[in-house]
Amino acid sequence: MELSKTYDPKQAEQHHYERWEHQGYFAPEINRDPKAPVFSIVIPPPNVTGSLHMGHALQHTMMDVLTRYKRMCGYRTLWLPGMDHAGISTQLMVTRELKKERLTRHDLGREKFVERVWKWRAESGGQITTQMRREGASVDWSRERFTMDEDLSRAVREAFVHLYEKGLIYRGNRIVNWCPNDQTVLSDLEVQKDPQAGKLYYLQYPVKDSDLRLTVATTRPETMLGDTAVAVNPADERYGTLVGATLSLPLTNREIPVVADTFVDPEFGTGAVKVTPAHDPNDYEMGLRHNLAQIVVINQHARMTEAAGPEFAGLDRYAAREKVIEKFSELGLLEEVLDYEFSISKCERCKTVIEPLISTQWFCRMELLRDKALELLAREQKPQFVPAVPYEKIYYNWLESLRDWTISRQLWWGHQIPAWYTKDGEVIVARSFEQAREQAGTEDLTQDPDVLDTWFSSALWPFSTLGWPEETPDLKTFYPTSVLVTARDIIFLWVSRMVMMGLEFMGREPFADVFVTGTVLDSHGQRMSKTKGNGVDPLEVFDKYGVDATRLTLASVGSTDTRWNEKQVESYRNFANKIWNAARFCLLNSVGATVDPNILVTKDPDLALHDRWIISRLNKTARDVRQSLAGYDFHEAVQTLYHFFWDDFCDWYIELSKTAVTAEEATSQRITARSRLLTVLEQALRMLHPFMPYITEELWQRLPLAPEKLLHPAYEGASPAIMLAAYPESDETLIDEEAEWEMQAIIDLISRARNIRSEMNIKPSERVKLLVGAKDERLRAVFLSSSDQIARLVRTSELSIKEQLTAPRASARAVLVGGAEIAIPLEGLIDFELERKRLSRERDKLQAETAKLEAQLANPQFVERAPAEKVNELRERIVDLAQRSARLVKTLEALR
RNA sequence: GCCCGCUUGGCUCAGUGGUAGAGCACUCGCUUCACACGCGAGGGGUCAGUGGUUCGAAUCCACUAGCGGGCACCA
Repeated sequence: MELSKTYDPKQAEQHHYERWEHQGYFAPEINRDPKAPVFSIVIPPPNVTGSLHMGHALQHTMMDVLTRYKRMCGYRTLWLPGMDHAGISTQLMVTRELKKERLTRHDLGREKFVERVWKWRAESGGQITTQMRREGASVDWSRERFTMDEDLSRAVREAFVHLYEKGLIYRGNRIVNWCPNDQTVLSDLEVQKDPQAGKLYYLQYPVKDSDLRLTVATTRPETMLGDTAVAVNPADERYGTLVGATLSLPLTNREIPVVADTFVDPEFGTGAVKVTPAHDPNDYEMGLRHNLAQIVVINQHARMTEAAGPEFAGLDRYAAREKVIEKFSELGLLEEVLDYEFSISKCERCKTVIEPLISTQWFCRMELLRDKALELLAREQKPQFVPAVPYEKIYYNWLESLRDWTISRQLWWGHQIPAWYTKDGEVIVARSFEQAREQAGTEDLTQDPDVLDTWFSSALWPFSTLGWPEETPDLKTFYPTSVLVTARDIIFLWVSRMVMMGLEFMGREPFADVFVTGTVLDSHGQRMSKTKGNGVDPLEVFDKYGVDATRLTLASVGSTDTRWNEKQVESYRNFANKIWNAARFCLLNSVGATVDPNILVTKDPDLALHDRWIISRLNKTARDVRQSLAGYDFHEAVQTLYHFFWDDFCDWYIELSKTAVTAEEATSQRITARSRLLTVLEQALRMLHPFMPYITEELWQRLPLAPEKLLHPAYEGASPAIMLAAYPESDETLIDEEAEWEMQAIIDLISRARNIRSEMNIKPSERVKLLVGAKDERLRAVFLSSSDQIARLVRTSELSIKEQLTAPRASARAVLVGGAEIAIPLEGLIDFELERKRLSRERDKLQAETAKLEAQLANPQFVERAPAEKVNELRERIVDLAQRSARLVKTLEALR
């Protein structure tokens, strides 16, 4: 069962997931402790049309790290997966399919079309669930939900009716954002503003019974056909006399008034604004204020209506624009045309220019819901955003200026609005057709054809997925959830709405914390996007470097935007290989040994220094990683683990253990040393597991261990897996600062000796004589007790440790922290000039440092005002530095 | 227009009042019996600029510049 020299991620990624899933490890039921604390996350449901991208991989990594970590800590843990029906995207997807068969959705009719969507979902929807398994995501598939499931749909109807009965949902005729391409209304959040180079047209409107003309400026001349007034600022002296006058609207036979409205900015354009209440949100408001008619001249297809006049009816809005300009020019009423940059509203999805239209839609009043969310934030600081800056403020500001939410959509795929109309046009809102029939007293009802905004059902996700409106055990156990992990672009669309709906329907916040991840940008700092084609496919990265290495890379992104850097993944791939080979070494020397956590909890004074040291390091690492994860500092946690494993464990502990572990004779010491090494490795694997589930499981299964003893007590009786092992705890009493100090002295000594070897160009194969002088008794004792280790790692032929250093003149020397000195005699080999230069450089560095510190100490204000502790620290450092540079000076003199 | 963030070695990023860090890249040396996806040693930064607060600023404050983000308006 020997391990290969190189870690093969594909091999390790093959079987473990299936086993984890089938053993039920991901379900909270695996936890048998009735008193176990609860940890729950609901996944931000990916679109059913979606395929895994880097953003998902990033979020999923963090959610999985938290979930696996909490599970190993003994929490009753649920990470609930699911998908979103994604109204428009999915409908478009299926519409495109139909197009290939030369069909439109209207050819099929609503019922058949919806059937077709379900069929599409069954056959090709939800690819992402397979991809998530590849990621290692430990979600409970037995609780997978889809927003269009019957029970979630029921929750949607329940919520709708409740809000309607409370007066928070209403049907109204208002100006809305209309996408002429998708043929549906959109909420303000689904509209994106793009800067665009355009023109500003100055049009002249003749004043009735006068030679005067009033000039208005507009970017949309075609809407003039629907003008019902011109507005000026009441304070604008230029137009004072014209207020109340009548204008003859060109190209029509209408007459329109000049009205005064403070909305008008006298500075802009001519200070006179054409007012088109039916086709501009501001004009709509102004129209209401002045009781102006709304003349609809553009229809849902962005074509001119009959009301635009026979010459224009049927023209596309842009063709109509050309024609209006042409006519104005002919009439001599076109004053000028200026280049003008402005931002234009576009459909976020298809980038079609939005047409503001007056339309009857369903809206949700937000004030009451919003106030509850604001109150929660003010009173309980919930949800707690991480990082708090800037998200808490962004969230707060947005809530404050919230407007009504347009919740109806003119689509077929989605939750059809539970409202029915009688023949007389009476509106019946009910939980079902049966209820509506009872209420109406007739069967002759027509259901509203519209569906709800997809985000309406998403807003209910944290409780609808747990069974609401039923009071299910899951709902009681897992709501509120622990944390929401998401990208920043859906804080308004989703996060805030979940908070509001959670408070309304559950009376409690849906989650305690919101962790907002950073964004993975491309290598040039651009956002990855499908249209730009600059996205990196996580699945390809998995193939090339392994899932675990990718996860480490993504976890390191944390909450800051980071450019994609393949080198980073490569370095974590190397790390995985390092882990593999460290385990390989441990296993190659494991005969007779076994993993035994008890071996690491004794504070036996007879333990070797490196053993005391690694136990201390291990406990510190567990402490630090736990602390980092508690604050969602994934980056820090990864760094801590990386350096513990590579630097402490591989570079030093394994090296220092070699003598004992690879001893020829099968003594009990050898077994103990081997067991200790294996046990440290096993603890490290556990700590790494939430980040690197595959390699840790693969190796853990190969270790000589009694698995049932290592499981967290909550999982007693379960078939063993590292993911059910207890996450290492930190025992403060095992943190041994003395051992760390002593070990640091050894590391320092070895490093300085190696430095001399390297600088003096001594071949690695050549053994040297190492002389050590340490006045400090404690230091000397430390060196003496580790002399075999020092000799081996420095590759000495002879090692002498004494109080005083006596070395031949022809030696290379160094002065260590603490004042110890080392020398390597180099009879015939030393280049005195080189050595003098080396030592002088060192001396200059020390002296410069000393001078800096002395200057600081010479400042009376520093001594007076700085904390005594800092002043003492500085004094001690100066003493050490002075001592060391004095030794160097002496050494240099001897070389003269 | 309003609000916010970022600027640290060649690159990608940590750190955040008291001795500048990592990975990669670079230089030198190594088939040292786990690993060349490796081992050992090393070079490289006045922490964007200016001013202020402080005994002390890369870290706090103000301003400037560059980059990025959010919101509002845009007739």
